[in-house]
Amino acid sequence: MKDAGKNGGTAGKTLGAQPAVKHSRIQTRNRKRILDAALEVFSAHGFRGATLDQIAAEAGLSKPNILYYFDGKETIHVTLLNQLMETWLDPLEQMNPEGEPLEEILAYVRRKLDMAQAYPRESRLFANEILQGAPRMGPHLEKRLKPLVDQKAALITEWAAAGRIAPVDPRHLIFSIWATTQHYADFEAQVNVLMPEGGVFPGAATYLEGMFRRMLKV
Amino acid sequence: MKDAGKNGGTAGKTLGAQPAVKHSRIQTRNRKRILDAALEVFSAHGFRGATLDQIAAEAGLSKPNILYYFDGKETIHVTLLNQLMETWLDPLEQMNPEGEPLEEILAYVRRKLDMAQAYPRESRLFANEILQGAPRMGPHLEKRLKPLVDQKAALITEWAAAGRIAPVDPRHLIFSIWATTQHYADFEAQVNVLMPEGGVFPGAATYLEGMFRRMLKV
DNA sequence: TCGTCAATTTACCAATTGGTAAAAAAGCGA
DNA sequence: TCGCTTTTTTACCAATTGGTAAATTGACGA
Repeated sequence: MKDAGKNGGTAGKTLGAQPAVKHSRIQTRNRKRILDAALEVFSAHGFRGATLDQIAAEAGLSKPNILYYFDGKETIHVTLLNQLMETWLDPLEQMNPEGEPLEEILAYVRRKLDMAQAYPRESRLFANEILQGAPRMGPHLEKRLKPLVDQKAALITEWAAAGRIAPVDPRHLIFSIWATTQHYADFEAQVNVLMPEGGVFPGAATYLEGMFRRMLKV
Repeated sequence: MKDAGKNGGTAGKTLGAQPAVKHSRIQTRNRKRILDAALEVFSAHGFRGATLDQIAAEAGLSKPNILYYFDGKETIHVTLLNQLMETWLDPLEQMNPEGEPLEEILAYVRRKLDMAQAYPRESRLFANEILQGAPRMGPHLEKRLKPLVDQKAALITEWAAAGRIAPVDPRHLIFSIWATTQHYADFEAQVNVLMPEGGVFPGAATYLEGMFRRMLKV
């Protein structure tokens, strides 16, 4: 029922998605088209709300042709999620233990907000997945996200202990950064109703910088 | 294709959902059962991810029996959303113009966090709907949510102008309150992975009170 | 006890949808 | 140009799912 197809089991399952094997010119191009289309459709309708026909139409390919490139709907979704996780982790990874604590955290807020603005579809895809209880992402959260968060939380705790920022629960701090920045992407439909039309992001950037600066100032 | 059934068009469409007409004992009971079941299923899987069969099973009724009480899947969903909106607005409505500004806002944060804890399914139902672009809620956001937010935003602006709280963009403040509190319900799956098991809400309450207090202190 | 209306079940559809088989059409190196 | 592989299309399925028709059962006042 699953795992038909292309990749003979060369190495073990990498948890990653990319086949990591052969990729002809046209393969690369069409896989990308499909993933682009799938991002558009999945982020707008969720996993079950999206149909292969929609993705096919968006990608400009036929449905069977899409299934020539990917094992099935679920495989496409998982591939997208795995790719996304790396992009998503990056801004947090950039938080530098050697830097000035307050500025490092504020820069992180800034990067997250920039991502919400630049990649709202990715944000929504992720939000959809977590909202449904992370059915296809559980392991990834454990294996990739948790260690990174643990590490950065320890760093923030050190900074606080050294009196370089105000004492805070590092995990709740991180949650509040995620929540406030991603809100502008995930709840865009609501934000657009409530904000007097026109770029909300500049105002958001100012507001959030002010808020987290006050929060962390010793 | 739609709007078959029960209610002859007595008055105009109220935008609300409740038929506002006759309700026998058993009607009341079964409608409630169905809505309870639907909340469970819709909040866990989203609109398209939920099936009438699931709702029927959860409610302990047969599918055709469910369609005897509601016109269709969409009607159930809309009914739920409309009910929810009132519950959702309530904590903001309680913000008292006569009260002490900082305490009023902190109490609002507290109420929202309590709701996220007590009604996570409602929070997720709402989040799902907004994430998909509020396809069945657009009018409601305009007509009910926006006026209230406008009013409370004006109030906060007054408070700030009077120097009773620090100057802030009231709408971004409200967004950040929504985002941070609802995060614990909507992203529960993620929070549970990252927080050392055991009630996160007490810690969240402390953290958020501290954050917004610092944010608003003059 | 009966008759009537409300409530429920049984038996079905028709449309949608994820997926497959196999033939046709491109690509492309020699 | 030939022959072989990769890519794409055509033609289908089987399962799921929202919804309906009609028969059946239950509630209950007269």
